Amino acid sequence: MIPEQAVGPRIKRISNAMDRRRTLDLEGFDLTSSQGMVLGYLARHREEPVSPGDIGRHFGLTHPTVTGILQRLEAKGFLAFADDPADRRKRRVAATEKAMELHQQIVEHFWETEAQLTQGLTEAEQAQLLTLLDRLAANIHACCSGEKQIPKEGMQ
Amino acid sequence: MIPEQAVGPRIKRISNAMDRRRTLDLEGFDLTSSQGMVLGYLARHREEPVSPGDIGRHFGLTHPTVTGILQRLEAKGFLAFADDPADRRKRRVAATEKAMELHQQIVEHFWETEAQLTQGLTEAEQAQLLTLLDRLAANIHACCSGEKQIPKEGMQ
DNA sequence: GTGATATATTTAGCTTGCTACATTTAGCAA
DNA sequence: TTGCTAAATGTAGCAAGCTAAATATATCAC
Repeated sequence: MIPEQAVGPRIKRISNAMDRRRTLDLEGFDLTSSQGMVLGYLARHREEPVSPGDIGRHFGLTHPTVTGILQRLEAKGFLAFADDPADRRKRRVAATEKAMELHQQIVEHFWETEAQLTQGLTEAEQAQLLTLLDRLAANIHACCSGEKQIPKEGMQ
Repeated sequence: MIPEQAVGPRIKRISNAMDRRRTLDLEGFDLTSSQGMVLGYLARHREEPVSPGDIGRHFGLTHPTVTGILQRLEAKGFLAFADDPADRRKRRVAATEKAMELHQQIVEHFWETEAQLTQGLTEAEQAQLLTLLDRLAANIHACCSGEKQIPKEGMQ
């Protein structure tokens, strides 16, 4: 009876479903769910230098995964790379103007969808769910530190 | 500020992390997390006929996704297909003896990992989280019914 | 300075997930 | 029967996630 009382399989199923829905919403923008989230991160950190590693740290993704998403965003003209003069191993990533113009609409879509998908829960329940998820994430982070290829120092 | 107050991105991050961990646990069995979960389902339904569609329904996955997982399990000798005499569109899927022998160990690994990843939450909090996740899943199901390629009638 | 170790990133190759489309069979209506 | 529609499955092709391994650069010990 694996999934019946287990958190893991439920989380996975919900994650898949929400991702399908987010990608559907961004269809008209030539963006996927993951690409949209990375673009959002870049838009919110316009003032600071951002590296691929920062993105992996923020979303809990490995370097190769981030590389792939960034390459596809670059191919579509949504971001540009630059060298980091302070550390020549690093690269800097920034959203283009074209991407910034989309950003506002993308954010609105994102929050509309988020609201719809969670509308069955009261405000209090949503807050409670967030708290429990953050506790769970912190515990997982403590258990699974030592994962290679995920940039270190990572719950935010 | 997309992910800060949103449930979606957190769920996704946690889902990825738990999946990485489950796959790591099954490394020695030549199985991935998804393959292990499908095998578990087959083991728990040894007495009834099971079709690929049943598996998609249970886990909320599309037909092509299930097809791929089943093909790889078959290639490794963990399951066998048979025709359904009652409906010739369908196929029946069953775990092999080889797979059943592994099943007990797989289940133990699964629960050990599940316990470790959720140990930061009290019993009561875990129960509360399960309840909230089920409510969320039901709401998402209501919002997103009409998804093609996901077998219908589906929250269990 | 030299060398060992660690960090940032990428490439290669795989599984999982998706959509769009094709195929086969059921089932029902005219 | 003929034919239309729906259902169950599979194929093709892509994005996203992973591990393992390569490359380039920092960094620290000596």
